[in-house]
Amino acid sequence: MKLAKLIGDRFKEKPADCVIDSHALMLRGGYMKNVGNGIFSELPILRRITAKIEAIIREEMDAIDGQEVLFPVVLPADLWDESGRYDSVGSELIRFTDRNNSRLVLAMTHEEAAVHLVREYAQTYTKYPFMIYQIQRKFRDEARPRAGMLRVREFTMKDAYSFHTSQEDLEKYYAICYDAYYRIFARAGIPEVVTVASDSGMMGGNISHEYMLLTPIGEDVIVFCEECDYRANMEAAENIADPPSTGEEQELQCIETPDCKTIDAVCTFLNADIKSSCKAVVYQKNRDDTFVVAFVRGDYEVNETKLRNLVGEEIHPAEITETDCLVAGYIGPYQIAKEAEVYIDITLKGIPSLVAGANQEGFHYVGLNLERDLENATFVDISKIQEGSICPCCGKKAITIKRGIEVGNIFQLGTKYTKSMGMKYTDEKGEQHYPIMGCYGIGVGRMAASICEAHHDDYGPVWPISIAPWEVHICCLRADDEDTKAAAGKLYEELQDAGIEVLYDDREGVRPGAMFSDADLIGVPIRVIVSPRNLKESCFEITTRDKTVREMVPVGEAVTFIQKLKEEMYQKIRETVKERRICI
RNA sequence: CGGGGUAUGGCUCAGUUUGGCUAGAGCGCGUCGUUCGGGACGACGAGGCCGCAGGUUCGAAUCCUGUUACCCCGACCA
Repeated sequence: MKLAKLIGDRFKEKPADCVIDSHALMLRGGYMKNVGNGIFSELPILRRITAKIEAIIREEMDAIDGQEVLFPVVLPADLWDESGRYDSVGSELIRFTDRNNSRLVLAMTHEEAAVHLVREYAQTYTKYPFMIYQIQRKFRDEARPRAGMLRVREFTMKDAYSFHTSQEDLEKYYAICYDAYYRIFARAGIPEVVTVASDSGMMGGNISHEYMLLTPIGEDVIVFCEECDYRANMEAAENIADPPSTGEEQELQCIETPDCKTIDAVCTFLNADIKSSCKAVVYQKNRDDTFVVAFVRGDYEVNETKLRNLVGEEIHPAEITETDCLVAGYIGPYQIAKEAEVYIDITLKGIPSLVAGANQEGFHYVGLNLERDLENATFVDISKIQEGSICPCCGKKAITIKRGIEVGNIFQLGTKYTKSMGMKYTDEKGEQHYPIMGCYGIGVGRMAASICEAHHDDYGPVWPISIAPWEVHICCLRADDEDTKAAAGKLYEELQDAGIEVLYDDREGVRPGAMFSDADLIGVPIRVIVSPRNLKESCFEITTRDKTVREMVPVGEAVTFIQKLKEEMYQKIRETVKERRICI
């Protein structure tokens, strides 16, 4: 490819609205163009990268006996009625009708389509297990797309669905897939991706893992244990309370606490330890606005995902007015209005004497002991784990918190979809069962942006050779000089003949600075600089984008040198591909 | 959905407070010339009815009303 004909402009100035580096660099480098809110077109450079990522994914999916299929983007709503998700999924699912008024959806995920595809085929146990996958566009009407390609509404995703006749068989395959995913990320140049235990959310099912690329700009909060292998998404991390050692049981007393509407104000006013206080956080059910009150210890926050899972339906932060049954600022678990659904966090268990709202304006209780004063006090896990908390796995106080980008996920779905959609098979005894499913996703565009985020410098991306748009970039510094251009042109031909992917910048009148800047933005791993100065010594200057190599190589040895350099780069990537075991 | 912000040429922005000649700059783009190892310089040139729709006014990028899009924070997110 000659750079002069490459579609897409590169530019110097950082676009105004970019907050993260990968977004700015990919716009500046002519990788993509924003079409609308969370909607992008891919230009040739990015398309070459995503095609390579897709090829790696395809190889690894085929290697674990996946069979590629292709589902439609537009699906009849009936299919989503069968699973119940037409109603249960929120407005991120686009629903519309066709000319005949038939209800349709834009598929945001393809469990329904997958079950639909194989439910007639797989009626006997002899067909199991199997896995089907596709690499295809999805549309999700995200509430807030952001950060360039990292969070978009339309995107390419590899999604895979496996079908099994037993939980053991699913788990066996899940482990194989778990490993395949590590190989995919390592081959794409991000072996540093780690798995974390995750919340399975609306997907249903039990065990699930997310593949996280750790970076401060990540949207997900991840919990690590420094003593053991425990890693989890904040949403899913179990919180084990560290009970305060001090405090004795006291008599329950109602005390006037004027204008103490926050937990800090109350504790300051009463000179109480925040660790012996009870904080109320109020939500409402989306369906009927029933109040859901979550009580946590004063120094903890509510983990809304865990609360939502317990409530069993969608909730949102409540707006409390004066006519409601709750008294904002003075809500407590003792004698709370019966209309409200109450959840008490595990962090409040075993505290002998608590400060808590009295459910009347201007009053709090002190000396509240939940086990003693409430009938059937039950404690549930609805609080967020914190830095320095106790690890739910090894029990040591060694929790740290980092951020990450979710580049992939795997779920053990169980029978949620096969059951609701009536997919059955007959076993060897002639009995009918629902197959057990797993599903496995990777966002291709997000992966490209993540790799850029993980591997870039001030001047541009530093693409790993396995997914780089080209392997070699030739800069012909003086294309107006005949000998120089001839030498560069010859090298271009020879490299192509050697099966190497080359981008050739033979533009005349482009100054070296501009040429180098363009090369940096395109991020090709191996660069050859052809110039009169180098040719005077009968050499090409060969460098790598990561600046680890910079050598003058005699013209006649250039192709061999480059082949060797390229092979070393691939070898380095191969060495990062290790076998993994599921931990957690 | 809540809060904040922005909208002027391909990009980055000035001009709007206080309405006033033909709407500006830098980058980029085209032609010519001088240059040539980290985004050179000179000359000439093309490109914008100032997001859109109304209104006020002798006169609107600027004031008023409405509307749309985009960005940021939050809510939400298989």
